[in-house]
Amino acid sequence: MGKVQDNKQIKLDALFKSAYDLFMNNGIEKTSIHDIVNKAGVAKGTFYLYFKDKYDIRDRLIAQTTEKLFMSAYHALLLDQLLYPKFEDKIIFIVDYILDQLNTNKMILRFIYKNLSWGLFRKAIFNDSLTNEINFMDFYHKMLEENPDVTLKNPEIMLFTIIELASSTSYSTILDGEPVSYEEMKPYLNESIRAIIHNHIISESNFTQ
Amino acid sequence: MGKVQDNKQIKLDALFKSAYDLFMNNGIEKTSIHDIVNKAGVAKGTFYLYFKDKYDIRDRLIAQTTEKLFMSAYHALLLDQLLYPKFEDKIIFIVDYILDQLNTNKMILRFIYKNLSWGLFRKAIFNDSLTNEINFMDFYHKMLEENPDVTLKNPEIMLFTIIELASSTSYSTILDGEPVSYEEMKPYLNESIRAIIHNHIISESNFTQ
Amino acid sequence: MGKVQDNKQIKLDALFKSAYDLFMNNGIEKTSIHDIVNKAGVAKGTFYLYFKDKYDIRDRLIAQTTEKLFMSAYHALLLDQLLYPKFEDKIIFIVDYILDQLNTNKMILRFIYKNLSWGLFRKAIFNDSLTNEINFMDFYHKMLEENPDVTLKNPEIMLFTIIELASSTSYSTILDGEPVSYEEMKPYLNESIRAIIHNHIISESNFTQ
Amino acid sequence: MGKVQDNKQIKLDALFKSAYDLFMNNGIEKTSIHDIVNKAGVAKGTFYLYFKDKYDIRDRLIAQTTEKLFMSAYHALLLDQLLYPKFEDKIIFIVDYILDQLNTNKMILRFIYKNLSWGLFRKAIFNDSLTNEINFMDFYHKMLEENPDVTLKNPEIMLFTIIELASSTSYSTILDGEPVSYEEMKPYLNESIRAIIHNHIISESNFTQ
DNA sequence: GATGAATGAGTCTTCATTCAT
DNA sequence: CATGAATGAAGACTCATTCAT
Repeated sequence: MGKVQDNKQIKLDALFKSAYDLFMNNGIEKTSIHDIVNKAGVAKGTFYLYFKDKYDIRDRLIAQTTEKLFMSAYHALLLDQLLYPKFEDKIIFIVDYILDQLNTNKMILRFIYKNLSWGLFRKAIFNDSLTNEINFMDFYHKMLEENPDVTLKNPEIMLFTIIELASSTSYSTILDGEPVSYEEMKPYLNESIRAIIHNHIISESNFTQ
Repeated sequence: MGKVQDNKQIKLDALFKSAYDLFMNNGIEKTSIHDIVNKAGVAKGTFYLYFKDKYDIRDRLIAQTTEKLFMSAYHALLLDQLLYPKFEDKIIFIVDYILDQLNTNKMILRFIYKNLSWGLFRKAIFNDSLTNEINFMDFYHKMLEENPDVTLKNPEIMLFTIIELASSTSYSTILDGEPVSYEEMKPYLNESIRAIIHNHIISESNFTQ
Repeated sequence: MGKVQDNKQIKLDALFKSAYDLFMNNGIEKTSIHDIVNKAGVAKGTFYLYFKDKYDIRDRLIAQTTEKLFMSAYHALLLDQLLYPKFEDKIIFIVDYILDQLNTNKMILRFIYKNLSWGLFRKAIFNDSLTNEINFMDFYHKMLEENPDVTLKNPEIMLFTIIELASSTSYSTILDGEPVSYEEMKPYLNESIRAIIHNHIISESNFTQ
Repeated sequence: MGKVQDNKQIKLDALFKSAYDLFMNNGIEKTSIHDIVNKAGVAKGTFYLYFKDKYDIRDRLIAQTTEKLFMSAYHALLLDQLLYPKFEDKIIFIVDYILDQLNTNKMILRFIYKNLSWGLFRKAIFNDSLTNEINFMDFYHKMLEENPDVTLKNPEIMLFTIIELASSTSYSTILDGEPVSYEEMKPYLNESIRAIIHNHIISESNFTQ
């Protein structure tokens, strides 16, 4: 019984890993089901026991990858959290951390970006009870609670705005170097993000607005 | 001789129009060369006399469409320019104008967005000597000159930032209504854009900051 | 012991019912073993414990369905038998009764017709000792004995002729309305059947021959 | 120009011939597009230039085959027409002629029978202006005109009835020998057909009724 | 007896591109 | 210049059947 379950997990993992590697290296369109099962060492029909089609496995991989990205950023923040007492510094830290990872592994950026919708993203960072772990959205709200001096007009819209801005500008600068290099863009991006955050803050103690 | 040239232009136009309609209605992937030539009423081989492949015609159409979008926004601004003396109001006007058009014709947004790179965009708004008309980049610089009270740290990066922010957030809100509707997003987006502009302005004479 | 037997019968019935419904609604070719076992709520391997393949269950279902059709017609005749003292009226009654049922439930007609061979039909109406009940062929012969004024050249060939004529003409008229509607065809069909019967009768009292 | 047209005809013919042979020998379900193009010596894509799918070529082949069958029967009748002055003898001759051909080439019977609908049949014998030749339906009406002593209640329904009876009984007897051999069935079938014809005749001069 | 995961051959269909006319 | 018939590789997906548990 346990053996069957183990075997299923092995096959599922092999398919995920195989598809992830191929999507990264060759792109989604250039990857066929045939390639995926071949590399995974399973039969073609087996693929369809676990996934509806290529876009099903793609979406699940994007969700997984996105989740890992955000969680690793948050865990890195936890280690150094004393260095970033201010809310906006935490946000900048997380954005920087993620973009640096994407800059290092450009394939992930290419894979994720053009296929990521906010709907899919939200699924990813809400963690869908897949694991019992806490998810990124929880952390986001915890961060807000930890900084009671900061009250936002609309926390979700602000997060959405920042993520869209960061991902679309980094996509172009990291992958194409257009219109400037990622390194050159970075300070401008950070300042824009800070400006967006300030713009969302409602607080009597905030005189900079 | 001129007749031959006319005939060529007619075929070219027919191919452009046919491809545009099909890309809009069915998407690029779902449109085949067969469909395009069929609708255009020319032979399959003829397509290859004018275009390298499907992605060639796609890129040229995106450039054309983007150019039209920006130029129509600028021309609308010219009509009402007295209402928008401030630089940032002009920018907001243009962004609003374009997004409202995309909201009205969602197909254009879908067509352009996922296929638009900054490189292609720059080609579009630089107008590539296709026509002798003035191009959008010229207008952008003229707008800056007309408002000498405003000096920007980096005009191109600012434009890039605004365009990426506006296009990626509007894509999600207009097409998916995620995470909020386009209407709900709009005021937040405008404020974020203003914040980005303020952030780019360096000028002692600017008291509006 | 009996419980095991009951359980087997339950599974068998579930498979029959599931296959019957699917064959009716989607056709035989469009129905897979997967569909059948899914609907029946049993495992795929179980199917092969009871049936050789899809065509095995199909044939058994056709035989069952055909048998029911003929027996219900005969039982209806028994209730009103005084109204039909003549042999040919009895035959006409049975044919009408069956065709009216098929006209009401066209799915059954489609299911049975294209898959029914005389061999399978004979198996069905001979009832193969599946049950201890009397079968349709017995009734047919009883009907003949009850009308000693009627002697047929070849009773089985006559039955075969009538059944083939009735089933093939009704298939086309009921399902396609070709070349005329079932209602329009009916009087002609009945007269043709009567003509065939008369043609088979050898009897000194029969001067119409 | 003519060369291209010739080449097209050659490919079309090759596909027809290849499909016909394979359908005959292996059945329709057991024949794949791959088999057809392979045998025809053309590429797979070529098939789709000429036919929508397998069922398109099947239907066209059935129509062709049926047409040939009926026309050869009629031409044979013309040669011996003096032997068959009576209308019903002509019909019997044609039925016999066709069934004898089907008995000789059982594959044709198998191919045609289970796939022939009256709609398709009518298309076949009406000849659809494919050729300029006269079609079977014309002959049928000519036969009726040549025998003014015979007036039928409904000529099309009569033809339909006879064809359905003949084809379905011969299918079973020729291919399965069920319930009797074709040879044994033949006289009964002929008599049944005559009975059906008599039954359709309305004529004061007809004393045989 | 019952299960259902795994198989992998087999099928249809699409389509960009070429090239003889 | 223009045509459009022909290509054939490539891809997605299905499904009857087996067999270890």
